[in-house]
Amino acid sequence: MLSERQSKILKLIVERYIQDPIPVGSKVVSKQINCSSATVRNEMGELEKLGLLEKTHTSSGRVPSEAGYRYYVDHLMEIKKMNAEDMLKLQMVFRNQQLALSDVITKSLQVISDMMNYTTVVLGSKSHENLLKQVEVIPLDDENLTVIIVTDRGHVEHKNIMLKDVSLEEVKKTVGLINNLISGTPIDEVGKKLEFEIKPIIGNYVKQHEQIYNAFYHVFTDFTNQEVNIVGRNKMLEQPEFSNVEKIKNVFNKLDENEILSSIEEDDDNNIKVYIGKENNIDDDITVIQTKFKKGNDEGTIAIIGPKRMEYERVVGLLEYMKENIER
Amino acid sequence: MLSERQSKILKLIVERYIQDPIPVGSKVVSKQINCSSATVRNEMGELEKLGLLEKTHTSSGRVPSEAGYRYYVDHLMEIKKMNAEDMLKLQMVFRNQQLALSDVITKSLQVISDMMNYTTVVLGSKSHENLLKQVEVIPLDDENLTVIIVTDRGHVEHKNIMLKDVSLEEVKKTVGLINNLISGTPIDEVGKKLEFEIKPIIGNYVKQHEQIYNAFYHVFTDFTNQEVNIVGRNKMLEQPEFSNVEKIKNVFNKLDENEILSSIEEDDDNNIKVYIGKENNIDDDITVIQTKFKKGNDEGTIAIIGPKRMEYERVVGLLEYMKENIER
DNA sequence: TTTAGCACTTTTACTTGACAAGTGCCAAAG
DNA sequence: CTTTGGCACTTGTCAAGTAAAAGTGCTAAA
Repeated sequence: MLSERQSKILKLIVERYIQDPIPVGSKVVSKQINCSSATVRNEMGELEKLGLLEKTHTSSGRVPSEAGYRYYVDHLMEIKKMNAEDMLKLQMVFRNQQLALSDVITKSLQVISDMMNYTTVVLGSKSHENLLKQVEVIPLDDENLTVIIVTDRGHVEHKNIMLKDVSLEEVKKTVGLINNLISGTPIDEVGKKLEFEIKPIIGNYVKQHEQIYNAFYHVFTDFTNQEVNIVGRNKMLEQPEFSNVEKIKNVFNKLDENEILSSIEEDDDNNIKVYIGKENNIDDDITVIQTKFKKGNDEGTIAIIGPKRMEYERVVGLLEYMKENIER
Repeated sequence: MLSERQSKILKLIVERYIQDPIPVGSKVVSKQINCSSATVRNEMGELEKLGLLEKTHTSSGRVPSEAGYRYYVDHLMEIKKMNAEDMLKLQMVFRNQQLALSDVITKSLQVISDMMNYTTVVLGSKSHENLLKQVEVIPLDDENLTVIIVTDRGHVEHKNIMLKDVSLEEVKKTVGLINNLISGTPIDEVGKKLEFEIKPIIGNYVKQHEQIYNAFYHVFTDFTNQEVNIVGRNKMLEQPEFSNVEKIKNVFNKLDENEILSSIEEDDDNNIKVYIGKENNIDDDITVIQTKFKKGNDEGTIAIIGPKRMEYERVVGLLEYMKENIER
């Protein structure tokens, strides 16, 4: 356990470094605290032995280590209530009735991204949690038609397909069957049901059933596993830790691989989670702060991605506010 | 007009610089051409006076100027046929029947982006060219429903909206009216028609018409003006000219502003166009090579974005091939 | 336990010199 | 008139060296 003074020093260093990413020396700290720089140096040495601080070279000031940030988040930070101005901006979005929840969330994350200069992410529910609500087919011309799939959570996806020498009637028959027999099925099980329940039936009395079956089969198996919405991707570039291209490349590539992002929301519980550096799968130099939300039928995860020296106090406060407002 | 030798020298310099971005000296050139380095130096001086070459400092080798690239593209380059291997990769995509055109294009641009390390863009037709085909409404629960808009070109967009205390019947009535009265209208005129043709009617015999009208009005006015699909955005980061963050920031931000991209396809005719450096609106250090395509009802633009020292011969050949295959 | 003081380390910003690459121009050769 | 060899000159790059600034660790005294 840290002494009171050690806590004070660690907190000071972390916050100063978050505000301005240059190593913090004993002199600066001693001014903020009632003792000499020598005393601070001793304490800093202690904190370094505990693994909470690091030096960039033998005679540099100190920088928080990953464990240091962890300790800060777990024990030292005081979550900030949002200021009135920021709150107002978000209220503008929340006030807007008529917007569906997912649009409200995306819009407010846009606002947050601009206001904090961090990247944000919304993850929808996964495909096994989405039930097929309805399939619609809309002919575009002789050969082309649009297939639209709607899930119970309002996730809509469409695909244009080309069917040659197939009559619209036959297609509509098939769609009718699908809607009658397998709506209510989790999306990722539709493929199977299509094969074992629909295919045998249409085999008998739908002409060109092979072609139609294939088309629908692909539409469903190509269905996005999880809606992932990244807002303010370029904000990452504002952070000084991403001034070299290799770093940027890594992070951007990771953001594009949805699997990585999905790994974000593996935890079950409902709290705000902070994943610092190695604790996340994206990059050692970033922190992910996230929380699940759930409102009625709708659920998902929102996350804020920034450098390790993120403004934890503000971000956590912000997410608390978001969560509260979404679920209310 | 350039002498034959000057042309040869310019071509050599451009191509060498494209392959490897270091200034080209007279010695290297003289080896490839049948004369001494001194002669080459004289000619290079001449080409510099003409504004086709530049020096990075008084005693460096030469680098093509923007005009130099322009001249190269207009007069010197010999468009390359695709090699068998690349052709095969693309054929794999084109062969796939059942895929709608837009999917074929996106998939093949993905292939191209990987194979060339450039960013690619597909622009769909603009909203004034898209006619409303059909509106569908699918209820999700008591309060939420999904509105789906389909255009004649198969552009589908949906929006979830929340309507409190409105019966589904009323909504369906309205949708029926829209489909009967204004399908066939260019999307960006739907708002107006909604106001002057639908609103007065539903005003009379639809309860809650105000709320319903507003919801639909917004769904249509929020309709994306033009589908923009950027493929391989991160490939930009592979190019040495984008090794500094400011550059990256600028280009990425521009890519996100769709207006800029739309300005890409201002030209009317049907040829392959090359916009080098200042000739495009994105960034002085990049080149955009683009072409319109048109197949039946469907049309749009595909573009390849890379550094100014782009492999013009290959890219143009590739676009020719793409265009041909799309339109066939 | 705290603090003043000092030797020591490292980074950063400049300078210096040597070398390589390349130019422009002149005078001679073709 | 064109081409070429030769040479003086310019600039960038790299490595080494220097001086100043920031900060540490340790010791000895308060």
